[in-house]
Amino acid sequence: MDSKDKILNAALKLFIKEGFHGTSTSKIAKEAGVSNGTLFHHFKTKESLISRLYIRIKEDYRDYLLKHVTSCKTSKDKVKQCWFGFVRWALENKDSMTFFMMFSNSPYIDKLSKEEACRNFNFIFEIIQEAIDDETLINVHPSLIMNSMYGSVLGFLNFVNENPGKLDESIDVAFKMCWRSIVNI
Amino acid sequence: MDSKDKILNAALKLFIKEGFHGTSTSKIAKEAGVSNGTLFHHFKTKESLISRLYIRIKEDYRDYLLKHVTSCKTSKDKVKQCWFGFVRWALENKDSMTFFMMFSNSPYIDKLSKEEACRNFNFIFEIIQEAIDDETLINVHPSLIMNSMYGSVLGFLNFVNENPGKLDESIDVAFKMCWRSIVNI
DNA sequence: GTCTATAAGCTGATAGAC
DNA sequence: GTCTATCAGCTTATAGAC
Repeated sequence: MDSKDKILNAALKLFIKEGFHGTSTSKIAKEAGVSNGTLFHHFKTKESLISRLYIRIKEDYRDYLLKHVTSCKTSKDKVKQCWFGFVRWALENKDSMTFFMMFSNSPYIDKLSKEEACRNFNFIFEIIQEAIDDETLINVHPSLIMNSMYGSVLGFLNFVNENPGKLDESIDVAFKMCWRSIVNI
Repeated sequence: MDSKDKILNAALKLFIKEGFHGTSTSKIAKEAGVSNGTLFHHFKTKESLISRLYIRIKEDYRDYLLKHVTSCKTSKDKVKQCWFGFVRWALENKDSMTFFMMFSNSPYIDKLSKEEACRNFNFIFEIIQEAIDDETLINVHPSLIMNSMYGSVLGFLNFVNENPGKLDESIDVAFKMCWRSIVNI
């Protein structure tokens, strides 16, 4: 692993524990086992380090989702895999998910970056639009469905966090609840 | 308005713009129009200031919700008012809501404080449990329903944030979607 | 690419006068 | 209760040797 990755990994570990402002560049360098100068050789500013980390995580998540969705045939399967894919990725990459939420919520990040963040997930929009068009989903604003599904995932992750033992017995119920809220009947 | 309130208001304004670590105590004092010493006279530490602000906001929100819910007769009305109450409060108190989410998400805050945060909303749990008992809602873990509703609210707030003009035409649809996911049919 | 040394400015917090 | 003055330590970032 090269220094750049060591720094990014150390940064992720510290950010989710102490927040962006709470984690100094020197702490990151120390945790990564490199010097202060090396950190600033690879990343011009602290903010660019955070952005780079965010992009790395976002691409990892998007690839994970695409991998699961592309093999689906029906609209329902595609939507279902979006939901399950997000939940599974979040559970398998808790640190990344925590960072993702911190980043979305942080005033550290300007609005432009946040909008840029959504752009990578346009394929989900297309899946939803297709599902509306073939009358699988209710005919409301696709963004309302997308945000509703996102909320459902967040809610379920919250629930699992509070009740760690109940994951397996609840995940299908949780999706069913989400599905009932958007399916065209 | 006394100094304490001036400081809390200034802190809220700055925190949601710059984050907890990004806002220094001296900036808060300056914004509030008081001296550094005065700030530390009223709040022993920066963290206690943040906690105090959180408690103030939480109580405001809880009172708002209780006011709307207590007048309801049926289980459905109670659940409905929880959802609408949360959405309306969040829309009417955007700064407070932003702070609330930042606080919940921030590593700044220890787990104990977060658990304490939930305890004030036990009455929602009771409403959900009653609605399950009288077979209005599906018979799943109340916490799953509560988190699902919370997710639905967050999702809708996200949607309204992205589509500011669509609030009025969407709020009833959004609740209906939430309701379909939890109602016992 | 990596290191050490360094810097100006800001940080949370205190002491003590009024 | 409010202020001014002050502090020791940490902050991001740079310069230059290897």
